[in-house]
Amino acid sequence: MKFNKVAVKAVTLVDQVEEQILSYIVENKLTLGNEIPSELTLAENLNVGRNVVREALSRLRMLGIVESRKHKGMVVREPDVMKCFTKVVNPYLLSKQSILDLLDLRVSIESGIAELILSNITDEDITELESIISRHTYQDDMKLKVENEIEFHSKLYRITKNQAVIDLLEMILPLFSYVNEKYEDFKPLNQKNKEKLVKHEDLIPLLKARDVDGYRNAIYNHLKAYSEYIKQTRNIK
Amino acid sequence: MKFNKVAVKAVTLVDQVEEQILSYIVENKLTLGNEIPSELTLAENLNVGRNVVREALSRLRMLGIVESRKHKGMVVREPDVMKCFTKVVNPYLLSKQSILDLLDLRVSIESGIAELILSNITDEDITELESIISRHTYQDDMKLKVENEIEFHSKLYRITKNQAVIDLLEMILPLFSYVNEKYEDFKPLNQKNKEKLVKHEDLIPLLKARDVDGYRNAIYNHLKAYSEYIKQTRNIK
DNA sequence: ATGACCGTTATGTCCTACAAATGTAAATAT
DNA sequence: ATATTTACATTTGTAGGACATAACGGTCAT
Repeated sequence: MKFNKVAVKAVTLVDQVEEQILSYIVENKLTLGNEIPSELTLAENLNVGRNVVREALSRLRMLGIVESRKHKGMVVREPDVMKCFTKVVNPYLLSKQSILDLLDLRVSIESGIAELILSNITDEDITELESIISRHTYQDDMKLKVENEIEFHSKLYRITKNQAVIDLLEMILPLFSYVNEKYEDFKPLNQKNKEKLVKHEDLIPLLKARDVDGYRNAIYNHLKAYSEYIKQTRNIK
Repeated sequence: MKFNKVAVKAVTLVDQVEEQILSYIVENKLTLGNEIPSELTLAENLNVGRNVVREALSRLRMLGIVESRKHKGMVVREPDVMKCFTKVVNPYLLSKQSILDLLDLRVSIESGIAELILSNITDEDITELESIISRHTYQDDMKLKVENEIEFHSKLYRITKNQAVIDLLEMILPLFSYVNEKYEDFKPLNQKNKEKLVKHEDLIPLLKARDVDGYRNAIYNHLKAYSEYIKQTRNIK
């Protein structure tokens, strides 16, 4: 028995037109603000129906590559690199493995940006971080409120001044919230490593001292505690 | 003169329908393989034209959230987290700043995954890395061929066994290639820091020794050399 | 029971039509 | 002649019809 069906032609016209329009933009070196032909001219030139062109443009619009000004025409935009993430990074749509991978990715990045943070951080940043910590409230004696977690770490991200870093990590944060809420009896620490649990306030002196290695180690332990716990308890409520 | 136009209704029907379908999936707890209503029934229930539904579905299809089996129906899929990246991370579409941000993100992640790599790496992995290095060829006496760069680092990524890490970094790699080719007279090292330039072969002993801090420091310097050079020379060919 | 046939259904594609809004050119008023 | 108004053409957003094609399921004949 032989399978001669070499290629299942799953690519639709829309897929092709989408690529053609992208090629058009690249080849004509169109940049921010340049106009692209109207839907009708595109349809005529590409020999397809206007619907097909609209579907392709709809996708490009979602990616932020083009923008449509109603009743005027469409122009090229600079895509928002991480924007497409928002729709996909949804705990209800992702598998448990994907979520775990993303949470581990977060640990790696937050450790990896230690140099970036400590070479950029100002005294004002540190003051703001302290202010955020002072507003921290706890659900019970162990579990910090999710909003506080998000506020603190978001501030850390913004210190990098790297928009890709900021967007990517802020996209992953809600995932952490979801897991945090969903896991039953979530306690990132148990008795035996209670003493070495790193809290937000423990990071401040390291930031003040501009201690890169110390900070990286601390933030790693701070996050890894959660990550490890989640991996151990596989059952989600 | 007052602006009473409270909200510019930029959201189209397609945007709304897209959200509605997503909500439908989430609320009905549809998962991998579950069918969603046909285009026509969706259009009727949502009181919109079939075109609108098709555009919305076309977007979800691109994100990998749904899959259409021709003439049969549409089913829910698990979206590929990083897939949407491929279309957006295109050096011709992104601004120079976005590219630089992404390259810095790469440096941070490759440093940040040091723990992950060194806790996972096997002797076979190291042997394979050595084998890759043995096949390295140089364009001139300084510049390693881009394919070799990609091959070596891709192998490093795969050691993490974290699909999000692998996909994200492999998405950024071609960007590096582009910059590498585009920058005129690209030399990551100059005379004064020639001695401290870290090459691929310098990483091997650190990997063998499972020296996390040493490896992280080395890979950081290895990548930062390029990154810094690019930031200095602002003009692209 | 097996195989041939037919109708139903779903997606992919094309087409026409119209509303709304925008820019432009012509027409009109001053 | 200039300014204002009007009318038209263009473009996106949306609706709806039409058809080809392919998969599925049921019926009927053998």
